[in-house]
Amino acid sequence: MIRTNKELLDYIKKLYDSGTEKAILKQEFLPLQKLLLQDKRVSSVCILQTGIAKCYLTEDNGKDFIEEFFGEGEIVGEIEIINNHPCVCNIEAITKIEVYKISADDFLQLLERDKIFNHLILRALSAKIHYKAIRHAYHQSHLIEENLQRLQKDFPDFLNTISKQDIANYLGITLRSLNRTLSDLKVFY
Amino acid sequence: MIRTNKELLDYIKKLYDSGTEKAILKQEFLPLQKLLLQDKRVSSVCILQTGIAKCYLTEDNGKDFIEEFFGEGEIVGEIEIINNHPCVCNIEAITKIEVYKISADDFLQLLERDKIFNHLILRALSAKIHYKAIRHAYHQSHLIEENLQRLQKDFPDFLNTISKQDIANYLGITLRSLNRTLSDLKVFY
DNA sequence: ACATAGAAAGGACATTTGTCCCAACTCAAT
DNA sequence: ATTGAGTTGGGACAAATGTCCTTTCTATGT
Repeated sequence: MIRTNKELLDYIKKLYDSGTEKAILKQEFLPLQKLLLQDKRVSSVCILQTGIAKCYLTEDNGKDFIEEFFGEGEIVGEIEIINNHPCVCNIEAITKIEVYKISADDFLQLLERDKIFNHLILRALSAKIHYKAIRHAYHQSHLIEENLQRLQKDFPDFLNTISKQDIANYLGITLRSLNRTLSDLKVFY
Repeated sequence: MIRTNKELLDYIKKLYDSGTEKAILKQEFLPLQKLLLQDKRVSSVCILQTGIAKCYLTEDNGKDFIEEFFGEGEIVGEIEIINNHPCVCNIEAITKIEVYKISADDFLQLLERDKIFNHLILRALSAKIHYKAIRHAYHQSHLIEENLQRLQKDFPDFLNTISKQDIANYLGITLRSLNRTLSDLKVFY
């Protein structure tokens, strides 16, 4: 539920600490601040060092759908920069977060000249496709009850970390349905 | 709905036709034949030259969920080879298809030594994430009726190309619900 | 201390979607 | 021509989920 990418984080940390890589900056965001805005130009990628952010898409009917919760090591903005299109989602800090930031140009250069970095990004993109595929197949094929049990299995403390509204938006259901299902599942209390 | 990747196809075609690239083979599949099997080892990537295939995941409860329909230039197997894990989905030919095939080792080598190929794969992966994100947000946030109208808009002939059961599995709904909604939408007749 | 906004909880009812049927039709194999 | 498997279409009902609304609780600023 909260995605992480330790090997990418470790590598970026190493690059940053080595001091030879001037392209990498550090920045901080407070809860509710946005790292990226849907439909706007993306000027740099961010790699989360600490904290949790949500990646969500606002639909034409006003509903928000949360694509993913990102934790340590997850990267945002790379898809847009690689394919040169406007930002697909909003990225918003849930907790206070610290990020490593790399401008679009520097990111593309790093991809070209650093084979290890290149491969880490290939892996990060593949991992995103992988977990999206599995998650959405599960969502579409199972009841809310089963989806909640699955969440609890791989992240037992999710109810204390993420707001109810966000969980509902992540599952693509209404808050009312979430509450109803939770109270049916006495398991959670 | 049927994804294609013309720039990748063009490039592979060029490599193949040049005759210098021995790693690329051609192969043919008939309808119902499978290119890749869920949970099995993936030994090579395939890039579709002609025809349509479906990419679907069989859930623990027996339901199939179609991730995507692939057409010309789409690549399959790359995610598993890059991240070295078993096959996420089944890939099955719907029409007769012809593919360019590259073994896992050759694919990884090509990624390393051919910068253009490398960038085309980065773009292909990004595109997959992009359309998955948009599609699933739309599915979760809209009624079946709206989803069907959207399908018809970007692929007017879908009802004659894809079976009803496959359309239902793509939308994550039952055949019954699909039929009901279609007959409400006289638009389609 | 008070007002206010947002999160959480849930009742009552409407709508959407699924389940379980059965029937008609097509197409290929015998 | 006849069987049988697969596809399509739809009736009747059950279950799941959404909509609308009210209440309570908590936190925060004035």
